[in-house]
Amino acid sequence: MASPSSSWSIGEAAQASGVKLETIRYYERIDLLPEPPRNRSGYRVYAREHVDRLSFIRRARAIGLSLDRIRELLALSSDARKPCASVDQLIRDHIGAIEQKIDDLTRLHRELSRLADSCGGGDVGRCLIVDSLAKSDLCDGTGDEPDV
Amino acid sequence: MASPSSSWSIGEAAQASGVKLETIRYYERIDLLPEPPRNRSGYRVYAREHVDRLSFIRRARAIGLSLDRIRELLALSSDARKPCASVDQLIRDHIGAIEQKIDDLTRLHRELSRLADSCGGGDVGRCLIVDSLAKSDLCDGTGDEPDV
DNA sequence: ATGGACCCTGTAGCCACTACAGGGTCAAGC
DNA sequence: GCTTGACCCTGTAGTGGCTACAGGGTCCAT
Repeated sequence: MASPSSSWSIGEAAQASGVKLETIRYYERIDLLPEPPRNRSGYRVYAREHVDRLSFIRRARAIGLSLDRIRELLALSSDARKPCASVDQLIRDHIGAIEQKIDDLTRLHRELSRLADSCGGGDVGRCLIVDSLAKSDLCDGTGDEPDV
Repeated sequence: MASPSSSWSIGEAAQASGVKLETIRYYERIDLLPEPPRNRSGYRVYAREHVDRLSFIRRARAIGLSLDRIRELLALSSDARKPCASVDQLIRDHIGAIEQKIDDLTRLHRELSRLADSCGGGDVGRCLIVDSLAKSDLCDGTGDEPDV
């Protein structure tokens, strides 16, 4: 295989971008990463643009963007002359979602701490934690389940 | 179908417990809820214990416990004479996980706010947000992707 | 008898991967 | 020349926790 300075095998691209090998193939399958050319054995041969795109995706994932949002972001940033406003909006929306999540978790944390402190250390039959889950309206009607 | 005061159809059980009908069948399939008896038409007929268990599961989901943790919790609370310590520990572990999550999201929020404020409103070619995702080591090495 | 509300089973889809199984390719070392 | 092991390929199935059908059966009121 050619030198990593201009072309990469899938393993090298994984190493260089920080995206796992299987994930790279997955991204190709869902058309998030363009199909690279192949060498005569059918091995994928990546160019710098592929590796850059993979790094971009990894960083965007690291800040919690969904693959669909990342797709959007990649489309937006493909034309350097487009105004930055949509990108900015996308990120601000995401920040809003994060704030919401923090709020939800903070509320939950408060409630659970209260619950845990109420445990007197007896046995399960009189456990206030179990009691609350069994009978109380703890957390009822607060909407979606949090994914902790 | 018999009176809801002592037996419930799946729809009634859904209503009474707040767990959706399809989800009830799913819980049965994964052995989280015992199979109820059937009437002569093959309809499921639930008793109070089923509805109670479903409510318990719903509340435990609402505080973010996984179905596996809930399974554990149900096993622990099945014998009223067992000590409450394991239940307490399970909840405290969960609180720890929530704290971790809040910390992660708070850090992320700080970083993203900084990023968003850096956007000068030009075009994408000079967008600092796109730049950061493309080149910086923003959020690198912070571990898992957050699920916002 | 007919309509609509309810119930049944089984399967496929969601997200973002991850983990195989079962093979092919290639370079180094003996 | 032959083996070993690292790498690559495809395709499929699994994860969690549901949700959404398709294609039926049942039941009760009108």
